[in-house]
Amino acid sequence: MKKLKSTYVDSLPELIHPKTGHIHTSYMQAVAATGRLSSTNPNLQNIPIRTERGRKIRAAFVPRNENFQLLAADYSQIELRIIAALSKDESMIEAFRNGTDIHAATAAKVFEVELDQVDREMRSKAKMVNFGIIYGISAYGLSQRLSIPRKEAKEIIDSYFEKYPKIKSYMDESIAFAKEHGYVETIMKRRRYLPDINGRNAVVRGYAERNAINAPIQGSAADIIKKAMIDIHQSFKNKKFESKLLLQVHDELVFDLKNDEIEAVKEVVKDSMENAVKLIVPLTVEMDTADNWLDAH
DNA sequence: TCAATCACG
DNA sequence: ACGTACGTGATTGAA
Repeated sequence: MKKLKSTYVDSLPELIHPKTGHIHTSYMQAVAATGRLSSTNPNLQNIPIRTERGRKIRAAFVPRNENFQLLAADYSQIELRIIAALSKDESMIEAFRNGTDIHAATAAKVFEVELDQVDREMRSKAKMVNFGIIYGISAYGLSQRLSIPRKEAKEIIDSYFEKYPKIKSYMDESIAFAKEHGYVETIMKRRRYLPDINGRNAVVRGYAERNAINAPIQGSAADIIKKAMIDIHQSFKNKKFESKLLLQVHDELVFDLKNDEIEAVKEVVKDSMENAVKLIVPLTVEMDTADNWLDAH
C-alpha cells in the first residue's frame, strides 16, 4: 500500500508544469515490441482504477475549467475481436456480430450450458480463458490462474478449441509463419522479429511461440487506435474544435471536451474509432463524459 | 545496478 | 521431461 502514495499521491503534484498548470507525459513510439505506445515521466497509462483508494487518484484527473468535461472512449474487447477476425472462426465472429457478452458466450460453449444458465463463476473462468488465448495459453498457466488442477485446465482448453476450432488453427498458423519467416506481422504489416522461434531451448522457444500468437493481436490493436487518433486529429482540425485529445491508454482515448462541442465531438470520436479499419467483425466503442476521469468510465 | 513488486491495458 | 499466460514503467531495497 506504499505504492499508491509514493508513485501517485506524492509524485504527480510535483510534476504539474509551472507554466501550463498541467501534468505532461511523454509517449514513446519505439519502445514496445508490439507497436504499442508507452508513457513515461510520468507514466499516465497506469493510473489506478482497481481499488477503492486507487479510484480516488483517478478521480483527481479533471477538465481544464468549467467550460470543459472529460470524455473517455474505449474499445470493447478489441483484442478478441481481432483474433476472431484474423482466425475467421465462425462461432466467435457470430458472437460479436450478435453483440452478445463474449465471456458469457464462451462460458456457455465451454461448459455446455444455455447462455442464461451461465453464472458468475463460469463467466469469470471463461474470461480468464479468453485472456489466456490472447497470451498464448498453457494448461499449467491456466491451472495457476484458476487455482484448479492442470488436468481440469486442459479439459477447459480442449473444450475451448473444440468450440472455436479456427482459433486453434490460427494460433498454429501464426507459430508456423514465425518459424518459416522469423517474424510475425500485424494487420498494418508491422513486424515483430522472433529470433528464438526455432531455438533448441524449450523455455526460450516457448516464449517466442507465445509472442508469435500475441504480437499480431496486441500490435494490430495498437495499429487500429493509432489510425483512429490520426483521423480524429484531422477531424478536430477541420472542424476547428477546441476539445483536445489528452491521453491514450492502449484501447482508450481521453479528451478534454468543450461543453458546446459535446455531441459533435462524441460523433467524430465514436465514428473514427469504430471505422478506423474494416474488419469482418464490428468494432464497438463505449464512451462517457463526466467531470473527472473516474466517472467518465 | 538489478530483481522484485505493483500499477495499468 | 521440461517450465510455463502478453505488453509496459516507477519504486523499493538488496547486492
